[in-house]
Amino acid sequence: MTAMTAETVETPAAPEKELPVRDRVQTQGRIFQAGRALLAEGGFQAFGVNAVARKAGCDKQLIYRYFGGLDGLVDAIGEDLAGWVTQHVPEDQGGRFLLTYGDLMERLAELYADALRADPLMRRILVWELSENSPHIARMAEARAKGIAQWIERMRGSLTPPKGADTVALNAVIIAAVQQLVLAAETSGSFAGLPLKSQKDWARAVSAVARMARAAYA
Amino acid sequence: MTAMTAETVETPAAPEKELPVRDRVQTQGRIFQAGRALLAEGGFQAFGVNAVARKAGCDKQLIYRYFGGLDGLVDAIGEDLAGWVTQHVPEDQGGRFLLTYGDLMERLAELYADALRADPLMRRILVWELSENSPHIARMAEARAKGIAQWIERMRGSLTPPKGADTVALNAVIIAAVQQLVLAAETSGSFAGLPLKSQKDWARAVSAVARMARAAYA
DNA sequence: CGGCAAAGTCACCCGATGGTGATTAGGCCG
DNA sequence: CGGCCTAATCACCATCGGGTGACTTTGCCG
Repeated sequence: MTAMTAETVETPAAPEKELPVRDRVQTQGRIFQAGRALLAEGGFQAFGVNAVARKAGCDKQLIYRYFGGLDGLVDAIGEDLAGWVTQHVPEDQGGRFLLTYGDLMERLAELYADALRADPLMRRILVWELSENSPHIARMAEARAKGIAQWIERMRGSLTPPKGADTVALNAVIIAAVQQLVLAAETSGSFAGLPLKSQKDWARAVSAVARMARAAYA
Repeated sequence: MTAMTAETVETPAAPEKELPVRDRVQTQGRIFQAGRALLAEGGFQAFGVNAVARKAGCDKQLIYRYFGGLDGLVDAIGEDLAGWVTQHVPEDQGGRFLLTYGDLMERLAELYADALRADPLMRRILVWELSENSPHIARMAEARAKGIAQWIERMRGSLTPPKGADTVALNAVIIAAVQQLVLAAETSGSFAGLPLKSQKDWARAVSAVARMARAAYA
């Protein structure tokens, strides 16, 4: 329709008329971001070819062409998140001295909680991991496990855990607790009677984890 | 068709011809069980009116009639699970003496892990809780939290936690860790580098939780 | 027997989904 | 200008989802 044909109803305000960019990499980027956003907002339930295409403002066909379908898109997003731990959990010491291995794990718990609480996408993916076991998701989980191990390795310095402590198991427990608390907080705002809404609530929770970490490694 | 009308083709072997029971409560039961089974097997994703009806071997209309739709069915299942903790986490002491509050929580962690590992339905519902926040689900979570609190209360006897210990927070952390480990085990078979498949793996994990519980309450 | 309420089934509707082949629209280059 | 490669869209399909109204069967009771 040319501009001449009398102002139709929608002419007054056509705010959504993003004309097609006709730029492959940019469109790929839009799809990619749409996927991330959708996942972050609505979780894997809201994640589908149609939804992504709608959000990206392009035809779903392009998802197949550029990513080889949803699986490919998930892969791309997952790959992008491979270094998540390394990128989102800082390795400085926040002005504190880490005197013991327990201090170290206490710090990790705190940082991991912060990072997770700040990243909806990652949270959704964590829940996704609990819901089904597709290869993509498994890969992401593995990458994260490695990231955490690397973090510990790099931060450890000369700190050593007490003899007889099963560090792998203890660390897994600490991380598990943090993770479950953060995930539960989002939907129910509390866990097992412990409120998890305000900043104070979180300070309390983290302090409990810290106490356990320190005590276990004492 | 009367018995006289010559044996029709299907008489020799009619394996799938469950004739309709025409018994309301029984049909209700079938629907209910189908819902539970479906939820346990495939999680909330596989849960829908059509699927339940298929599994129950009746028309989906009956789900609406007898339960008022899926929501009603979920409610029914949830109500049935209200006393889950009380029913599935035993209160005897397994031949052990619980000398300290830490022992108590250690024991709870162990029992809770066992109970959860033995109950696919409950696991699915826990994951569901992390995925969305419908009122039904919230109610279930609340009931569970109460159940745990009651368990502790009943088992506590004269045991008292050390002064200055934030029992609510510490207990929540312990339960959270157990829960996350059990849920993660199902799909990925490990968590943060800790394998969670064999009975031995679990002994290791539980022992780590136990150590932390004891230490934190020392 | 006749009839009636309850149990159960059928046939649809609508919208959304994943997925595909054919088609259009646009820029670039000779 | 005309051709050509490619980004992008369109139109369509089969399927499945939740949901509803009309229908048939069955057993019971007077």
